[in-house]
Amino acid sequence: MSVKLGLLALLDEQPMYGYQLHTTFKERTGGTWPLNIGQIYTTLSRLERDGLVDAAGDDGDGHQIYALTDAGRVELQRWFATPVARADRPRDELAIKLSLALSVAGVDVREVVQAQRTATLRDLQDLTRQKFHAGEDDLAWLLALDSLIFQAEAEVRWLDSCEERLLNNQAFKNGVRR
Amino acid sequence: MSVKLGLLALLDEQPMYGYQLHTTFKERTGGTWPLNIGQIYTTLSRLERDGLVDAAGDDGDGHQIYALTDAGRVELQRWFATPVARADRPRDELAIKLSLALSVAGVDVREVVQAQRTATLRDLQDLTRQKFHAGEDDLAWLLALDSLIFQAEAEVRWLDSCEERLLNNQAFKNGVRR
DNA sequence: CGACACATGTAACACGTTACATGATTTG
DNA sequence: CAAATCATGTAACGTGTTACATGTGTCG
Repeated sequence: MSVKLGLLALLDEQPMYGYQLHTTFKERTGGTWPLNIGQIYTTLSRLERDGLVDAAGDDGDGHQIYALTDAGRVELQRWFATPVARADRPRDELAIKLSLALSVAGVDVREVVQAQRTATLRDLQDLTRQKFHAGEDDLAWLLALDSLIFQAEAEVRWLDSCEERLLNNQAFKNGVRR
Repeated sequence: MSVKLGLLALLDEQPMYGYQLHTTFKERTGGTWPLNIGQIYTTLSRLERDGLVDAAGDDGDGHQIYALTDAGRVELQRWFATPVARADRPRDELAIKLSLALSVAGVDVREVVQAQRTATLRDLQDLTRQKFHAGEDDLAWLLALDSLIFQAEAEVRWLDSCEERLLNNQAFKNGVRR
């Protein structure tokens, strides 16, 4: 969904051809969510099939220019008008993984937590470094970066709370007073 | 991916048939990430095709029991041994949406931010209530709930930081000293 | 010339999702 | 009996992803 709507958003600023969409999308999101060039074209044809964009001839250089249709504009407005619901986010692999790890024989949950924590902390350092080196001008990219940072921080906090919970639980199992 | 691995994790505890997998998965994740029953069967056949599970005849009640194969067990161990990388998480729709909203004509980014903030706060209240009513016994479900809570909190914080950034930006554009 | 960026596209596949068909068993 | 729950499956579709084929233009 994000790719479709993302392309619509870019086309709203200005009609463009596929390759341009690719570079622009990469710029805007700081390359955080890489998008295979092939997918641009597949998505464009699907958007055209659904009447959201229009293959509006070429620009004199032989480039296939796409433009928003009215339906596309409506769709885009609806996207911005509707908050992203928790329900339509993809399943959180990490949460599922830890929840299920609890009852799988031969897997030490605390090891899993620790390994993840280390990896996430490394990510966090990397993101902070990127933020430091980022210019203040690219607002879109800064927002995206911040989003990743806030999420990584939350993940570390969550992992810590998991560990605490696991300790309590272990204590409980061993009959120690909580 | 999470569905496939999730089913493997459940089957590691004990061989089961499709319907059982459905209920168990729902229990463990507290119904947070609903899983259509149909998908269980589709996924099971794909897992069988890939040699990760084995249709091990039926229990005396005519239920098609599936069990992990050795390959399946290896796959599962690998899952738990490898931290979830930032790169293989799905694109963050909200981050993309805000980043792109910045340059779409006729969309007030701050309105989008506010609408999302309201929705997320409501989610947060709901989640907190659920946590309050949850028993202390179901560790898996508590972890999953916490994960959602931490994420929602991070989202609110991020939205606030976005607003601040937007204000500064506006001030900057108006020539006011930052 | 060779390498590289620009540019477009398609085929095939993986995964998730829904809608639908089908039937057995239980229970108010 | 009717409704609900248990139980299995399939067809079709949407979206994302990769690999590949193909060609142009540019620059060292």
